[in-house]
Order: sequence, then C-alpha cells, then structure tokens
Amino acid sequence: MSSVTIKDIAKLAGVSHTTVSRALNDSPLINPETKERIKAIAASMNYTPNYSARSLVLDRSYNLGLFFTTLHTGTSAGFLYEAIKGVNDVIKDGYNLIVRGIDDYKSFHKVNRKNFDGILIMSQSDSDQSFIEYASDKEIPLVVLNRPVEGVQVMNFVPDDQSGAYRLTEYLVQQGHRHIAIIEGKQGFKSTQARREGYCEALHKHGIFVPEAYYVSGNYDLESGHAAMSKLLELPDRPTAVFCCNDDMALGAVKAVTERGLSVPEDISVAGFDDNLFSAFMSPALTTVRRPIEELSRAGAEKLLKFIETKHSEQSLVLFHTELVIRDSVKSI
Amino acid sequence: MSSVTIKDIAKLAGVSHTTVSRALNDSPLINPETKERIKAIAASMNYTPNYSARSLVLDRSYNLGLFFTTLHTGTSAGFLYEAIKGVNDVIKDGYNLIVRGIDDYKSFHKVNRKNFDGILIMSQSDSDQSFIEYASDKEIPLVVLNRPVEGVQVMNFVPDDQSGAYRLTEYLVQQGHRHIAIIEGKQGFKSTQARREGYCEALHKHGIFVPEAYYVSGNYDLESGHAAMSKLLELPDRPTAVFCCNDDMALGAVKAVTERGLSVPEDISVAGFDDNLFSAFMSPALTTVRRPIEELSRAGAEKLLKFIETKHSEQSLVLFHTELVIRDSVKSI
DNA sequence: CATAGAAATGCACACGTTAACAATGCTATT
DNA sequence: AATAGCATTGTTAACGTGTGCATTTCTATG
Repeated sequence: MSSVTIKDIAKLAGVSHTTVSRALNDSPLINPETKERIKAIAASMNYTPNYSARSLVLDRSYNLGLFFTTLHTGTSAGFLYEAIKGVNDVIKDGYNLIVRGIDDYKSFHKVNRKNFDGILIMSQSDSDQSFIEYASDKEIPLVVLNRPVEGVQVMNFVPDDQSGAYRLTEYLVQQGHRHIAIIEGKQGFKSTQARREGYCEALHKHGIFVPEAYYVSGNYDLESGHAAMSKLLELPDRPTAVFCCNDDMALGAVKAVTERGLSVPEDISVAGFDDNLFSAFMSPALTTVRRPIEELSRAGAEKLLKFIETKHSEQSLVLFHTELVIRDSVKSI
Repeated sequence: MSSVTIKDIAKLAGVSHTTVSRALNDSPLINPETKERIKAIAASMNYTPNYSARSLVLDRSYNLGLFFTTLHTGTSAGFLYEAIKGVNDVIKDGYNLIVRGIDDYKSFHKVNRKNFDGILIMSQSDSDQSFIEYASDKEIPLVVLNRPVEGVQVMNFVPDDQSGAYRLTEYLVQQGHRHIAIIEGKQGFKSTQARREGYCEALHKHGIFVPEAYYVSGNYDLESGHAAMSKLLELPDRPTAVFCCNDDMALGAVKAVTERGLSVPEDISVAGFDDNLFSAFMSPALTTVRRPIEELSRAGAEKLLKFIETKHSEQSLVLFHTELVIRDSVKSI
C-alpha cells in the first residue's frame, strides 16, 4: 500500500508528529516511556522513513560517490573489485554507495552537494582533473585515491608506485639482468608515468642503457600485454627480462612467450605490478609489486566519513607503501 | 555559496516560481520566448535542481540498486566488473547506480520504494531469497539476474548454466576422456548445482560412472581450485580431465598441476566455466563456457528501465545461451 | 503556599519542487 | 459587440521530515 508516515504513527499514538519524530531520533526531550511506546507502534506498522524528505530538510543526501576515470579500457576488474570492497566494508548502513565511470557522465549536473555527501575519486589520469576541480568547486567533501593531485586542496591517498617500480627494477638488476624492457601502461595515466620513472631511475643508477626498442606501449589490458611482448620477442637483441606495468599485461605477455614454445622464466623473465588476486596462481607465479588498493580505499572511505561528521581534516597527502613480492617468474642469470 | 533555487530564478526573471519550474521542464504551457529567457537565466546562475525536493513530490528517487549476494567469497572480480559495466552502459545520466552486497546490510530498512525506483539483483544463492521476497513485498520494480527464482513474480534473466556444463562435459567425452572429475562451486549457490547437474547428465548419458572421489568441493576462488586439484592429483586413480566450475578455480587448478612438474594438457586436461577476461590468455588458453554476464546485465537494466517508465512487463523468464569455447587446455586422447 | 525552573509536548513553519485550479488577457467567431 | 475559448501566468497547497519557540504540567525550593 501507500507507505506509513510519522503522522500516521502520531494519530495512532495520540501525540503530535513532532513527538514521533523526536522519539524515533532518540531525542532526550521525550519521556522514555512514550519513546518506547512510539517505537513499538512504528515497528508494528513497519514504518520506514522517507529519506527524500529527511534529505530535503537536513540538507544531506546519504549518498556517497565512488568514481573511476573510466569503467572501460584501463580499469582492470581486480582494481574495481578491490576498491568497491574496501569502501563498502567501511560505510555503514546509513549510506548508499554510487559507482560510476566519470566518462559516463554527459554532464556533471547531478553531481552536487545536495546529491552527494561526499565523493571518492579513484583517479587514474589527469583527464579527470576537471571533474576533481568541479567537485571541489561545489564544495563536496572529496577524497582522491590513487593519483597525487595538484592545484586543488583535497584529501589524497596514493600508492607509492614510483618507488615500487624502482625496487622491482633494481631486483631484476640484482638477479643479473642487464637487458630489461618495459611494457608501459595506458597513455596519459599518471601511474604509467610513475612506474616508468621508477624503472628509468633504477636503470640509470646502475648505469644501464636502455635502447629505444625496449620501451613498448600498452594500455593495461591483457591483449596489449600480449601484443607488446610479441614485438619484443621478435627483436634481434631480445631482452632477458620484461617489466610489465600491471599484472594483466604480464599475463598476456607470458602467453605470448609460451605460445612461441618458449618458457618463463627459463627463456625470458617477466615481472608485473599490482599483485592481482590471480597473480600468485599464474604459472609460473608472478613476481610483482603489491599495491594495497583495498586498504587504501578503506582508509579513504574512513577519512571521508570522519570529515563529513566533523568537518575537520588534518593530513592531506598519504603515501601507501608498495611491496616487492618475489615469486617464480624471474630467473637469476 | 548556498545553492540557487527556482525561486531565486523567478525573482530575477520577474515571474512566479511555477513558471520557472514549467520552463525548465519544457512544459508546452509556457511561451517559448519566456522559456528561453528563463533557461538562460538559470544557466547563468548555474542552477542545479534539488533532487531531494523533486523526489519528495514526484515519489521517485532516481536511484537504481545493483545488489550482489555478497562482495566477499564467491563473487569473482570479473563477474562484478562485467555486471557493473553492463548496467552502467544502459542507465542514463538520470539515474544513480548503487552497488552493494546483500550481506552487508544489517537491516533492509533503507531498501524501499521511496529509496529505489528499481532493483537489479545478481542472485547467486537461495540465501538471498528473503531479500528478493522483501523487495517484491515492498513492490519495488525488480529484476533478478543469474539465478532462476521461484515463488516470486519477477523479471528473470539467467544464463543456461546446466546446458553449458552439459555440452562442455560431452566435449570432454568426445575427446576420449572417461575419467572426468569436477571441482565444484560454492556450497549453496544455485550455479553450483546447475553445473553439477549438467556434468552428471552428460556422463550418465554416455554411461560413464563417476567415483565419489571425483567430486571435490570448492568455493569459486583461486585457492580452492588449487587445493582441490592438489587432492585430485594425489588420487591413485587420477582423472584424465577436470571440469572446474569457474575459470578462477581453473587457474588455481592449473597452478597445482604445473607446480608438481606436470603440464596441462599433456598430463591432465582442464576446463573451466565463465570465460573470464583472462581465460584466453592463460597458458595454455583455457577451454571453457562463455557466460554472457555483461549482455545479460545490460538486458536486465534495459528491461528494468522500461518497466519503470511504462509499468508494463511481458516476458518473465529469459534464458541466455551459454557457449562452448574451445581452446588449448583439453587434449584429445 | 507561592513560584522558579525543569520536563514533556505541541504549534507552526521551513526545506525546494510540482501540479491542480484560478485568473488574466487576447483572438476569433457569431 | 458579446462571448467562447485558447494561451499564458499566478496562487496555493502538498510531499514527509526536523526544529525553534511557545505552552503545559509537574517538582522542588524558599
């Protein structure tokens, strides 16, 4: 039927709707006995509050946004999964989590303070800078994950990709590799740049020169890893190790190796980045860098909620440690 | 600053707020010239409507729910990803998509007609039957994906898992296998049952007896596939082929094979189910059954939107064809 | 006993939007 | 010229909830 309102309850309880509102919100103004009585009646009528009405007067939407740069190419399934899980673990029953790709919005019209109590942006590219600025402009409480953002004052949680890539590359060098290629991430993504820089930094420090042909572009998906590795394998001066900028591409790369009758790591070593759920179960198990996306998402969500409650924020940029995970896909030579 | 309302616009335009409302909603009642003038003013003040107010009076929330049985064990990353992508592709700017695990709700309180214009349930288990009944009871427009649901009148979109499993198993038999084991899905999930039944049906039809030890339980995640295959490999009468009830477990299973120095498919054949994004890139590429989750989600979302618009639904159960995908992980013997 | 003050409840309005109905001015038809 | 009818705009109430202020009742204190 039509839903019951506090006025219906009031009528039945013989009080005003004000008293009902206060009782259900546990106001100290109300006599404990009446309070209990009203709550009982409400339960028996199985009343559920109209959040639209509440939102209107309280100026809160109870909506939280989790936005990705895109839900299409560049965002891996594991990445999405971990982020959603992390955030959903933190938010209580009181909030709705709205998930969307920024590039799915034709206009940002609907994104404003009335509609969102807060926003988490899983930012992967400079391309969403305009969205970040828009949200900041609208004074929506804002947490940006994954990418360090400049120019705008936001709460920022990012994994230290560069030093992760650095340590991984250094590890390859320590295993005796001197011919190390890189399969890069999606063009324009900040993470692509950070990982390449870590890679270059390590090689430069050890005085290793990288020929142009060892830089191969990819876009973070499986196929691009496969295609890139295929190119590398046909090089006259084939590398002994390949750093793939994420695990998806590493899986594709390994495939390219095995389908030529070669093997990892005997004929060529492969390393990845992210430590996806599946990476430990690849054959061979993938050496990679763990990026704590779920923890980072959880921390971001907690911070956002606290900010919404207290309107007070302290720290603005938090770096999350990335960790070298050594498995079996790199050979010592 | 504080946001602008239609009354502010009205004041500036020298008309009543009703006229503004009508103008912005393209009512034919309004003189085209005033309409344009008002729209211009609204844009210049960069007005954005308060959806809470609109929701209150129109009795629509502009929220759509996409609910999973759980976001924890049993839901693979690829599954979540495809579903979200499919639905988000369909819904327009006008709707918010709220993603959540049903088991994350302490109480269903917030789930009601006022808060959700419609709900998609990606149902994986009988355990969410109570949620489905709850939503149906509240008369929320409801689409159930992935699992055929009984007892409740809903719009239902499900992949034909059983016949997929049947065809896959029959294929294994055609390749000469007579010792075929199964690594099962999560206990209590409907898909687990359907796939087992397809498997049994095929073997029974070909008069093949399955020893008790060939039924090994799993829970759809990588580790369980690994553990289950480890058990099978230690059997005195080792199977020649193993049907893993999803691709994640197949990956784990392959791992168990290779880390014993054996190889797929030379020493043992492995098949999966789902056709995850990564399956084509495994080594060897996985023979599996494609389950069109993204298409199915898209179809479900379209149906839901149409129902919300027209309040009219025709067909109630739609079966989606599953397709055998033959790759390299099964040997002919 | 008078009264100050606390405890409990109600009245009335606000939030921003839509829509039924009323009102106004104008045109065309008789 | 009177009037019916159309085009356009305004008046007012409604959606369900929360809250400042007024009101009532009761208790304790001098």
